[in-house]
Amino acid sequence: MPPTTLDADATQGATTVTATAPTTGAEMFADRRDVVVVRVDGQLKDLSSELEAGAVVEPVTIAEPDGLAVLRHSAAHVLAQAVQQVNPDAKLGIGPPITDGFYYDFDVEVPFTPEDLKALEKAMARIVKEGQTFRRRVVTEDEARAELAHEPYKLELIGLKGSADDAAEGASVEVGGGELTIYDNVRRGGEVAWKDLCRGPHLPSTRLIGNGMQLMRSAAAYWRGSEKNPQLQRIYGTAWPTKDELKAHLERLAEAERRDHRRLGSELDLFSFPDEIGSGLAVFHPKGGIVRMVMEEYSRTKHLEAGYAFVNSPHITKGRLFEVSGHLDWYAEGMYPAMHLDAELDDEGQVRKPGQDYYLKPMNCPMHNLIFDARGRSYRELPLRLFEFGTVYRYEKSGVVHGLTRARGFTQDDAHIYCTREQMKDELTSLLTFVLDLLKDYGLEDFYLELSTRDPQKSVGSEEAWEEATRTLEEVATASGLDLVPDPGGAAFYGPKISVQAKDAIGRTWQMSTIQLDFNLPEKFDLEYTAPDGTRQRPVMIHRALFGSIERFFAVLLEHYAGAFPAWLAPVQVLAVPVADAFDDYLADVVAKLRARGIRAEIDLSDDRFGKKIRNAAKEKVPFVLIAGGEDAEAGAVSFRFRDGRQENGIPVDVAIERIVTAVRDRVQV
RNA sequence: GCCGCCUUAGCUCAGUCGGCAGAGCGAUUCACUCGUAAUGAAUAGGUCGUGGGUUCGAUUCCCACAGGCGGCUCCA
Repeated sequence: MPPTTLDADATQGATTVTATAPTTGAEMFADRRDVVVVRVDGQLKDLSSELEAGAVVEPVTIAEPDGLAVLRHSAAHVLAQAVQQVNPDAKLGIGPPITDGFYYDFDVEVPFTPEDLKALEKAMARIVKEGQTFRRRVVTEDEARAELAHEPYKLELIGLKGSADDAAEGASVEVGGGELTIYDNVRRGGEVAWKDLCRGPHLPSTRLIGNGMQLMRSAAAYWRGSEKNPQLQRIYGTAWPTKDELKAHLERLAEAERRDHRRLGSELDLFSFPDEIGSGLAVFHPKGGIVRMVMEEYSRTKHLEAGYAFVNSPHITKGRLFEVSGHLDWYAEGMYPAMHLDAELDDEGQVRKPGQDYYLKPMNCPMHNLIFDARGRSYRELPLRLFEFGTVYRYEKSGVVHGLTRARGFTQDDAHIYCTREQMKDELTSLLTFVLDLLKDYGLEDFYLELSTRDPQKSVGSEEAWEEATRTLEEVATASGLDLVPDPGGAAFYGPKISVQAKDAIGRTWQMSTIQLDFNLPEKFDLEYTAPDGTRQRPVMIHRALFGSIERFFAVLLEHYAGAFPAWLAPVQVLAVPVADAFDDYLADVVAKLRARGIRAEIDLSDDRFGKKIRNAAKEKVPFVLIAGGEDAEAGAVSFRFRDGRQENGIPVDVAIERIVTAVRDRVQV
């Protein structure tokens, strides 16, 4: 998750007011309809809560992050109320606000259908229209147990009170740290329509949910986030202060769908996932293949300049290698099962020769360690940077495979850097610069860093080594000046990592590069180099991938550019379209000149009419469409048509060619 | 792996309350040759995901499997 930063307006606008006499937020801000809760001593409270004289009170509006969360939390409550109205047997799980919306989990006999969601939306609209208020009521644990006797999940949460953070993500909104509270939803006449165990705070009235709310989908979710627990039915919704903001949100979702790399991949004929090959295994078509090749070639050039050595390793190995590396101990489940080869039986069926287990490799590092260890190494060789586009296979669970971003076979732009402890910090610093510069060359601009630290349950190596590695990474990350977000327990089993998170054109963040420090694998592989004093020393190993995987990076770029790649990456850089076939030869000549300059240029000689050819070119998102008719041919010129429909007519052929060559060379978007 | 939904022509999708299927786009062919997002016509193309069951008869109903989608769990 990206860091939540309040924007300047929201915080500056939060002028505090001091209460002069006992009062409530509702009274203090009676003229401010946008104020939904108040913040007192950093605590959010209902507008109706009693405030002591002298209390310093900050109004919180529905438009700021805390206010939005309250809106969404209240919307979740209304959803639960609607569900129990329709189905009184539904048992309540938890219902927290989340990014852009909320969810609520229910234990129901029959899962919700899309029709159910529509009916629930109507029921919610009625509750919203009624203008019910949320009335906070402090209860003792015994009272809560009595009132919620029929809600087994709530009872479980009450039992976990105090350790709510461990209970489940989102559970803390149900039971806070201190006192237990129940919220009554009260109709205008004072009648209690519904109640729920909840920490609050809530909106002053359900009316504020207005028509900026929509139910999105239902899905199963494990109770308290563990697959050992029963599955509940979760309903997701989105909620906004106004209908316009809801519409804008839905439009963002539609835009994301239009950019979906799986859709663009087939629309633009880039890649596919044939069933015959298997789930999560892609083939790249010629147009996707050329994009991929250009991506790889540029990366190779940059790595060569940065002092990397290039290696290659096989896709399959005997199991022993992954016993040494520890993968079979830690990640056997994520690996394709072994192929048992070369076993021989005698006539009685007894094993005469035991055979060998071979595995597809899930990572390249053990192979690279063998290359390091192929001969004695000197300190003079360090840092030794081994780079490979290494294809790995991971047996991802069937439910998680997702296009190119979560595949079962993919190619890492993987490097392992072996250096001394003294070199480690400088190497990491220059590496981070290298990584960010290269990502920028591909068109990503906006980054922050995440520091993943040790999970004691899932790690090897000494405490000291982890501490040193973590500290070093943190220093390097901090020095970069980028935002650094902690990710406790997120590290791989062999060492902590920095990951580079990049924002794309529509503001989504993707984990891109990872840089991992590793004191453990060199130990396991007994890697050594000879130091200046003749002693044998253990190198430090840095694992790093920039793209993560080429397939995944391809998908990110495809979505980032919405298929409209900058000219240097575009599969077809120039498409020549003659106005009529009389100009075929003229344009074919221009295309030949472009090809001679290394440009991927094609000419549309189909029977289609001119207008149709323009449409086809637009749909293919070709960066430069070159057009020539009588006027152009007479002047020795061509006309440009760009993807936004802009045109420039009568450009002399030589000038046009230079413009295209320059745009490709400079890797600029056009 | 778990839950729900889905799978009909290359693509997007209609359709059949159980009687061997249809459109648009795309492809092919012919005619047309037109200055910035769709010229017209004709033709080809489907064991209705796979396997089993029920039935006189299954694309349609049932079961299993595979693949996809949305979540959950997971993501070295």
